[in-house]
Parts: sequence; structure tokens; C-alpha cells
Amino acid sequence: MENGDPSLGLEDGTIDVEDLLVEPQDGHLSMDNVICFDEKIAKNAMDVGPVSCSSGGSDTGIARKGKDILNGEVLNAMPIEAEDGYFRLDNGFCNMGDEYLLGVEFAESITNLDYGSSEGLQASASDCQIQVSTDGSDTGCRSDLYRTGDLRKCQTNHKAESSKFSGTPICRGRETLDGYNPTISPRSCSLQNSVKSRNSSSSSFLEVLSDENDGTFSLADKMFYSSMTKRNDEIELTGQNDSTNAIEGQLTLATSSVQESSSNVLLTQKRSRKPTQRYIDGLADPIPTYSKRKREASSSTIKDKSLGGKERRKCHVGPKAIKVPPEDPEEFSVIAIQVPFGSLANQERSESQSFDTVQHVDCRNSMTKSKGKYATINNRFDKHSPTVEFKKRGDCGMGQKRTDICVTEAPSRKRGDCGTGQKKTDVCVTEAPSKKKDSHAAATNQKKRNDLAVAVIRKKKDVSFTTESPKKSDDRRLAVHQKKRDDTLTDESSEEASGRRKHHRLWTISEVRKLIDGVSQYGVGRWSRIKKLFFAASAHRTSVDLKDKWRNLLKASGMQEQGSQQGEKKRNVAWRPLPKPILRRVCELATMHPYPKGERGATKAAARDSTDITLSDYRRILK
DNA sequence: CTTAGGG
DNA sequence: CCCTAAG
Repeated sequence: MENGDPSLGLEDGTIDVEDLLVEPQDGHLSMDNVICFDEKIAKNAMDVGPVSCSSGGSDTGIARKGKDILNGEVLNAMPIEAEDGYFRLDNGFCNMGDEYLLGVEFAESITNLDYGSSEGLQASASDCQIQVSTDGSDTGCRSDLYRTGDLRKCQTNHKAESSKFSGTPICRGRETLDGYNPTISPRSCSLQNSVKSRNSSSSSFLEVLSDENDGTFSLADKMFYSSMTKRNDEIELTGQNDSTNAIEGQLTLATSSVQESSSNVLLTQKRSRKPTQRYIDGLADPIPTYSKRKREASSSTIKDKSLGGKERRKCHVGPKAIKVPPEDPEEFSVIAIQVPFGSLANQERSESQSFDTVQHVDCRNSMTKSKGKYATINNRFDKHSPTVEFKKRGDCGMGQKRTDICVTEAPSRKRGDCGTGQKKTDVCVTEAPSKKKDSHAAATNQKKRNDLAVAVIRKKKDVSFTTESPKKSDDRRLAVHQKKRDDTLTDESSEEASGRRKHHRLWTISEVRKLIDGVSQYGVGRWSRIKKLFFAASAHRTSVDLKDKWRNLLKASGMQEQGSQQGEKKRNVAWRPLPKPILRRVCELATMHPYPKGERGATKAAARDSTDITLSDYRRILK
């Protein structure tokens, strides 16, 4: 928006869009859809209100986006928005339509999202048409558009794709809007046409993309993806130069021209951007995996969708308060309870950065190992995440995270394609089998891989975890991470997320405190209740999680006590950071109401003591 | 579905 | 965190 394109008249925001839509007079245009979409956006926006900040369902995202668009702040917001993850799609979605390619991509990506998204797609499509018509390249463009729509329908539910592009589309949309002017549209049309012609053999561009066999296209696809992926960079570029030119050039390269020279240029431009994870995945297995995944995704998507939607809804509630948890100084200093890598403090300060870095690192690793080709891309990442850091983290204990990611990735693939998945999984395993889990996972995955059903289930689960966005303030930062990750990596908000996410959601002290409070109130073992009352905000953190966490707390506390009293194992420095008050409380609670609520703890408590609680507790009990 | 427990 | 078993 900085550029402020008078031509578009973004200032008008929604109105403009509507105008655009209206202009085309095209009977075919699905005005209804468009209108609905707008309404929906408006509604969402209203619902969402100013909060917009963190998580939210796709709906929220849309609303927000719509809002942003209206305000004309979208462009500026870019970096921030990146964190939003799939939401952005919606936005982009709204804005899109100027460029055929964009529209197509969007359509694809969006299709998978939600009903709303589908609407959005249609709307976008309509937009595209309209614009095109306005420009005067009616026939060709329209046909393309229609085509796109058809394709969309056919290829519906490619979550993977959608996730991939979720972030990008939005940006594009913005760009398009900004740069939008009569001049551009013709080009886009031409591009489209060229693509079309080029792909004449295959029914559609999309198909081409999906087509595994098309070796020639792979490069183009790559390029295309990369361009898409690098929305941030693009934006920057746009801001600096002629937004239109840059975009167009990228598009052109991606779509019509497979020429190396042009592609190189594109790469150069894009290089600055950081590819999404999804993107990376795609790169790793440029087309085949992707397409396969896609297909798979479609089948499994439904489940994910339902689940994801659920989660999202919950999430909406989440973003309520931004309050930064004022931790007790003591606690704060200690901050992370179980965070091996990076202190919580750091995390809190630079929320996503650390995570991003990690992610990038992971990506890089996978990529690098997977294919040398992508080294370039990796380089891009480098600036964001220095190798050193990665190393360091890995050594420290980041391994877990890394591993998880890898593992996560594997599942997605496995879902998509058994063969491919295996291959990739292996890579991942090789890379980061630091954890026992990893090895286990690898084995398991392999086992399961064959069994699609299992994979699906897993995926489903993952989705739920992933999709959900943190509601709490504490979680917020995590949420942000996630979001960012989604966007940055791949925005696989849906699919990929499902595959990889689930793992590790760091427990913030506030969460721990809540847990403790809950335990103190309801006693140990009332996890579900505690969950409801204390963790209603956080979609994640199931009762099981609470239980596990409590277990860990007990362990930790026990350890601490031991350490302090007996000076024995202090090696567990890893989560040493636990605030003493918390530990104390944990201990008390543990002793106070061990399982049987009552204090008798002799029976159960004793048992527990033997394992978790330690001598101190035991002593107390005895006393 | 919830809990407990092991991995 | 995941998974499974048991109530």
C-alpha cells in the first residue's frame, strides 16, 4: 500500500472490489458468490473486530483480511500477516483475481480451505474474469478463467497445495491490486494464454503442474512455486521497483516461460524470499510428490477439514487477550520449564524468530540432504537462520524439535505417496534420528506408511493440533510461531500442518501455573475438568497433555527436591528452569492430594512417590 | 470419553 | 507428545 496505487483505488477497499466485480457485467460471473463473499467478509470482520491479531479460523482470517484490505493496509502488513498462516489465503483470495495465474493458484489453494474459501475462490474467479473483461481481453481470459474454475473443481481439496500457497496468494493479491492497472491485465491474459497454449496437450495449467511426467515443466513449476512462496520478497521487490513489472515478470517466468534466463532472473529475485516448508517439500520432490500428495490430500482432506474447522472455531476464541503474562520475576527468570533449547525469555521476546530459525534450519537440512539443487534456497534461509545457530541448537537438544519436524514431514509424504513418503522419511530419519522417538517414529512410520488408514488418522490428529491456534496470551506467542511457521514454511495450515505439527507445544509457565492451580483445585486426575476450566482457551493441551505435563512436573519437582536436598542428580538441568515456587507447589500438591484426592496417599501416593515424587515427598507422607 | 501409564 | 489399555 505504500506505493498506493491510484489505479486500483485500494483506499476504497471493499467498494473497489465490488466495483470491479460489478463492472464486468458478465452474466456468467457469479455475482452472488461475490456478494456473498463480501458479506461474509464483512460479517467476519465484524465478528473478529479489531482483535485480528492471532489465530483464528479461516473465517477469521478472511474477515481480517477483508478488513485489512479495506483499510488498505495490507501491503504494509505483509510481514506481519505472514504469521497469520492460512488466513492470508483468504485475504489474498479476496484481493486476487487480477492475475489469472494468481487466481488459479489461489483457487487451487483455497479450494481446500473451507466453504468460505470456496466461495472466496469463486469470487476471486469472478474478479479475474471481470478484470479481464474490463481490460478487453475477454474471450481468452474468460475461457481461461472458466477453465480454472473447472480445474479447481476437479482438483478440489488439495490441501497441500493450498497450504503451500496460502501465504503467497494473499500477497499476490495485494500486489496485484496495487499494481493493478489496465496494462497489466493484458499481459496476464497473454501469459495465461501462453500457458494454455503451451499446455494445450494437457488440459490445463494446473494439470500440467500436477503432471508428474512432465519433466520440462518441473523447472517451471519450481519457479512458479518459488515465486509464489516468496511473497515477502516479492512485496519488497514490488515496493522498491515497479510492482507490476516484478510481479509480472515472476508470473511470466513461472507460467509461460521456462526459459532459463528468465527463470534465473526470477530465481534471483525470489531468492531473497524464503520458501515455505511446503514449498521446500515440493522442491525436494518437485512434482511427483506434490501431485501425489495432492491426490491423497483430497481424500484425506475431508477429515482434516472437519477437524480443522472445529479447531479453528475454537481458536477464534483464543486470540482474545494479548496480555503479556506478567510472570513473577523469579519465574520469569527461569521461564521455561522444559524448554531445552532457547530460553523462554528469548522466545517471548523474539517470538517467532527462534522458531522460525529452527524451522528454517530444519527445512534446510531436509532440503540439503534431500537435494543439492535446493542449496540456493537454503542460502536464502541462511540469512534468517545462521547455520551456527542450527548447529548449536541441535547439539543442545534441539534435536528433538528437529526430529519432530522431520518426522512430521515424513507422515505427510507417506500420506501422499507411499513410495515417495518412504524415501523422504528415510532421509529425514537419517538426518535427525537424535531422538529415540525418531527412530521409533521412523520404524513406525515405515510400518504405518504402508497402512494408509493409519496415516490418515494420524494426519487427522495432527491437523487438529496444528490447526488449532493458541488462544491464550501465553500461547499466543506459540501461536504466532505456528502461524509464522505455517506461512513461512508452507502454510500448510491444513495438510502439512497436520502432518508435522502436533509435536511440542512448549509449556509456558503461565500454563504450568494454571495447571497447578487446576490441580490444587480439582486434585490430581481431574484432567478433563481442569482442562475445561483452565485451559478452555487453549485448544491444544488436552487432558492427556495436562496429565503428562503434570507427570513431568512431578518428576521435575521431585528431581529438584532431590537435588536440593540430596544433591543428587542435578543433571536434569534441562528443565531446571522451573520456577521454584512452581516446583514447590507441585510438590505440595503432589503430596497433598495425590491421586485419591484425599491425602491418604499412602497407597497411590506411595506408588507415585516411588516413581515420581521422590524421597522428600515420601518423607512428608511418612511424617 | 476419560485416565493411567509406557514409550 | 503419542499410543494403548482399562474403567
